[in-house]
Order: sequence, then C-alpha cells, then structure tokens
Amino acid sequence: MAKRTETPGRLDDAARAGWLYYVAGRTQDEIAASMGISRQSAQRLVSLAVAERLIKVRLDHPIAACLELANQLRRKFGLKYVEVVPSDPGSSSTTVGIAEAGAAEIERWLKRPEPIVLAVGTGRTLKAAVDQLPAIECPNHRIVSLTGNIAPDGSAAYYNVIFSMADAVKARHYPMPLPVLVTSAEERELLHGQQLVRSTLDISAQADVTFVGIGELGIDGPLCVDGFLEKDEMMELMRGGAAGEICGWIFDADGKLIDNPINERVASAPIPSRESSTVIGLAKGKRKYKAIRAAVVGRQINSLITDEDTAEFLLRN
Amino acid sequence: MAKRTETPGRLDDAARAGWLYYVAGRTQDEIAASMGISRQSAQRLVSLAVAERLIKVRLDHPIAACLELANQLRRKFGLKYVEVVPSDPGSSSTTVGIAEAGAAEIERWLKRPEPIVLAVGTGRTLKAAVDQLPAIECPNHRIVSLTGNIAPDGSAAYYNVIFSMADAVKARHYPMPLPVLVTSAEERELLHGQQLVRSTLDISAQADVTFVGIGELGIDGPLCVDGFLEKDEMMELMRGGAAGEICGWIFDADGKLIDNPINERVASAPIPSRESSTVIGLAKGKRKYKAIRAAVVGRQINSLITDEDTAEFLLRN
DNA sequence: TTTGCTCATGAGCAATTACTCACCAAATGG
DNA sequence: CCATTTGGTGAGTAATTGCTCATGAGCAAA
Repeated sequence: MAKRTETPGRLDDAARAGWLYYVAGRTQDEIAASMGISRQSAQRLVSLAVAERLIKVRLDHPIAACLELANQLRRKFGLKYVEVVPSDPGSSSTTVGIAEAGAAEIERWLKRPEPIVLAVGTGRTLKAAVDQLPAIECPNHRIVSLTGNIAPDGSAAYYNVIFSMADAVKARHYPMPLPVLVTSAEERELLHGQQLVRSTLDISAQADVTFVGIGELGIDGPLCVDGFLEKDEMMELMRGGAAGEICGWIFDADGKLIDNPINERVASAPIPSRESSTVIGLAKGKRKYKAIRAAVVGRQINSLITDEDTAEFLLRN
Repeated sequence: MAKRTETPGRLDDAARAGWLYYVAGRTQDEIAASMGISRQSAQRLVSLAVAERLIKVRLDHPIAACLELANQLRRKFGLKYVEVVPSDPGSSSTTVGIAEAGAAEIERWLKRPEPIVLAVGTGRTLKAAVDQLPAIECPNHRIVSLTGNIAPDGSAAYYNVIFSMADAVKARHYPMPLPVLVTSAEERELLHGQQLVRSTLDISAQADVTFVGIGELGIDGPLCVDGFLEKDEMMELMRGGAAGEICGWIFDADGKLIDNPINERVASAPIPSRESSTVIGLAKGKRKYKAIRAAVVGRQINSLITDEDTAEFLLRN
C-alpha cells in the first residue's frame, strides 16, 4: 500500500495521547481537555497510537509465553482452541500440567447450563485429566465413550476413562461395551449392529465436544504396551507409514487414516465431526511429536492442549 | 481431586485475562466466555493484572517535544544521557512516567552481555522505577547499593531499593549494612573499616552505571519525613544554603557538597565517578526543581530522567 | 459450634470508550 | 479552475468497561 506522508505532528500527538492514556492512566476526556481537542479526537489519537504500535504492552508473567505460543498454533493450523501449559523440564511425566489444564477445560464444558454431549476417548493422559476433576453435578449432560472398555484378555481396559469420569461427574454416561480391536471387519459390523452399541454410536456422533488422547506408535506405544497389537503387526503398520492413533484409529504422517486391515478392525466410534463440533486432543512429549503433528495437520482434531516444548516443535516443523 | 481457589492460580488467571485483553485485544465479554467466568470476574482479573503490575505498558515513540528538550538539556549541561517524559498536568504523582522510563533504562543496562556493576541509591522515585522491572536473569552483573538499609529506628529502611531489585533481577547484589546517617564522623570511619562494608564500598566505586533519586530538602523532604533528620537540623542546613541531597549527601545550589557536620555523618558510599561512569538521576516535580538544578550544574549526576515541565524549568534557569 | 472477618461473585448502573455518519478542508489531478 | 481524493472533525449512539452493593463461601478465632 502506498504510504503517504503522515502529518508529522499527528503521530507525536498520538504518542502523547497514548502516553497519557496508558501510562498516566488519564481518561480520554481529561486528555482532550489538556491537549485542547475534542474527546473524539483524543480517542482517535489513542487508537492511532495503538494502531501504529507506538504502545507496547508486555505481560510479565510466565504464562505470557504460553499464550503467545497458543495463539501462533491456532493461527498456523487453524485450530478452534489451543491451550499451552508451561513445560516442566525436570519431569518426564507425560501428563503433568496437561492433566490439570484438560480437567479445567472439561469442567468449563460441564458447567454450561445447556445440555451437551461430551465424548471421551482413551489414554493415560486423558485418564490423568479426568482424575483431576472435582465432583460435579450435571444431570443435563451426557457423557459417552468413543472406545470400548474391554481389553484383549476380556478384562476391563486399563485406561477406560468414562468410568473414572462417572465417579466424579454426576451425569448419564454411556460406555462402549466392545473391545477396542475386534478380529475382523465382519465382526465389527456385527457388533455395531447391536441395539445397545448402535445407540451409543448415535450419541457419540452428536458430541458437542470430544476429549481424546493421542497415541504414538512403536513397540513402546500404548497399542502394544496394552496388548492390543503384537509387535510384528506394529512393525508392519510403521512400515506402512503409520504415525499415530486416536481411539485406535491409525493415521499416517499427513493425518489420514491409513488403508490397512487393522483400521477395519477398530471397533471405536468414529471421531466426531471436526467441522461441527470441538475435538480436543491432549498430548505432549517428544515421543508423541510426530503423532501430534499428524493429528493436527490431518485435522483428526481441531483443538489441542499441549505444553510449551511440543508447541515449539509444532511451530518449527 | 477437588480444586480450590488458590491465590497463585488466581494470578495466573489474571495474567491470562490481561494477556487476552491487552495483547490479544479481546473484549472482557469474550475473555469471560473463553475462560468460563462472568464478565465481572473477567474485568476483575484484568484490573488485578494491572494492579499486580503484570502488565507493562511502554510508549515506543520519541515524542518530538520531549526529544528536543532532552537534546537541549544535554547540550546546556553537558550531560551524557537525558530522557524527558511527557508531563501529566492532572497528576500530582512524583513518579508516573519517570518510573517506567527509569525501569526501561535499567533494563537496557542489565541486558548488556558484558558484566557490569550497577549501583543504586534510594528514594521513592527510584523505588517506583525498580518496581516496574520485569524478571531478568543476569548472573554476570553485580548490583550494589550506595546507601544503608537501616532506618533511624533500626528497622529496614522504607525505600531500600536494592531488595526490591533483588526480587526481580537475578544477579549478585550487595546491600550496604549501615544506617544512612551515623552519629559521628568517627563512627563512620569505624564502620567503613569493617571488611564487609569495605568490599561493598570497593564494588560501588567500580560502578559502570548508577541510578539515584534526588531529594529535596525542607521539613517535607525525604530526610525529614523518613526521620533521618530533625526539623531543627534541617532548618540549620537550609540556612547554610543546602539545596538537595543524593543518598544523603547534601549539596548547595551550586551542587557542591556542603561543609557541615551532617555530611560527615553520611555513611553512604560516595557517588561513583561522573567522569568515568554514568550516574543517572531520576526526579521531577516543582518541589525538586532547585535540587535537580543543583545536582546537574554541580555534576553530582551526569545523566537525567525527568519530565517536560522540569526540563523546561532547567532550560529557563 | 458459633461468630466474625475476608474475599470472590453476580447484578445493576454509571462512566467511559468505540464506531458510524455526515460534513469539511486541503491536496491532487485533469 | 473544478472535480476528486484523502484525511480530519464533531455529533450521536452503541458497546464496553468500572464501580458499588448485597450476598454467600471459606476460614480462623472464640
């Protein structure tokens, strides 16, 4: 844009007005009086000072850096909601900070007066967040699990989040009476046809907000550690370009669900719409960098709660 | 489990709200919505952030008139560094504006990569400036107090700047374990002979930059108000031609230290060299005109941060 | 357990600020 | 020289913010 020569004195006046307003804390009326102009003009000068960035505001608090990172992430990836918590260099925990922030966000949703459907996935991080929840009564809301609560050996799964949630939150809750992975696509169809499962799937599709963990792959990743996949299956997945998983749905580095028999055996509900609802991923940590990045760029999630280090990685790469 | 409203968490919220308001430019309604609180609470958090000095506002524009005044002052008095901030006609504060400008200058020095010795005097204005400092880590620098930190009644002095500074700035700091005024010249010699005091005095003599307030005399001046001098002592001083003081060192209208028993009882370190280092005075206001003028013409300081009105006085007289 | 204190909260209202509109004056350009 | 553009102004009004008050929760002392 062709910048014309501004009236030279005007910026000076703007600076003076801005100073009087922000530093000295005078009202625009007082500024107008002391500069001999109308109140409106004083207002214009003040906003000009802001627009011309003559006024520098700095926030002197550790949280400032996090907010800045969150803003950048939101812009870069077009996310709906981003929260960045400070990294704790001394801790190797994958949940500290995130759990609290996640719980606070869950609580904010549950405190809404209008009835909502809140869906939850699985994972250690999400479990940790749910464990931070205070007791809340919200009989109007419904809480639904996207993933099955049955482990490969038939027991209740290790990280079934919805039951922990039900302990704290008084609301109707809908677990998913299925394993995470079934033996074949056919079996999945059969199970999903059951009335009970059907209705839970229907509710999950209406979720207003969804909280999911993001799992990394590899023989140390949750799918292997929890016994859902054998090492050789995992190896094959990784050879096929798999980068991470959410509720068992495995995606590649671009965040696209991969075309592999294993994805056809996932009995979890589909991840609710990222267009019409809020899908919040909770994850941090170097081992998950690749998975988180994939989930964000491929829009498996549209909101993120993570830590500073991870945020910086996502912005750099 | 259950969470409570802790004070630290509240400050974090305040920081977040302040950031959203001042940096991100959201309205308080939007902030309230995104933080899940009422608008009133959001407003309170924002004003808390201001009250807690989490928000630092700085004007990044050399206002022409101020620059011009600063230039003239520098020329007229041969000063090294002069900063003039706009006068706020409606305010009787002796610190508004100067404090921010002083803090910015201190910060500039502390951000230097090479190790420096920074000396500080005392006074309300200087205290206000130091209170504006953000947290800085500068383990290479040393910060030394020129004046004692013990009040006449034996308590820590009202305006002991170095401890406030130590709160914000991570650097080695050297307080002066002495009163400002001792009972006799002999006592001063005795105290100054102590090893600890000796080494602090030595460091102060090496100061690369010094920040001092300039005190006016009179029964409303700081020396009387803070109880260092009795009224009759003050009256006698003024009859003797005293015009102002820096760190307790009392000088006449020509800026020469006066020949009076009281000056022999000042236990402060001598003001560091105005030939080989930078000695910056912070002061404004009609009551201080005479003292500031004396300090400048007598070269008790070689740099000045003041306001327009004071600058104009100094140029006229 | 009761009492009293502190402090956060939401509501309502007053003060302050931002924005839009219509108009004017000086520069610009044919 | 006039039409046009640019930039500024005040008025009026909508939006936003700041403040006071009544209330209730948490907590410590009695």
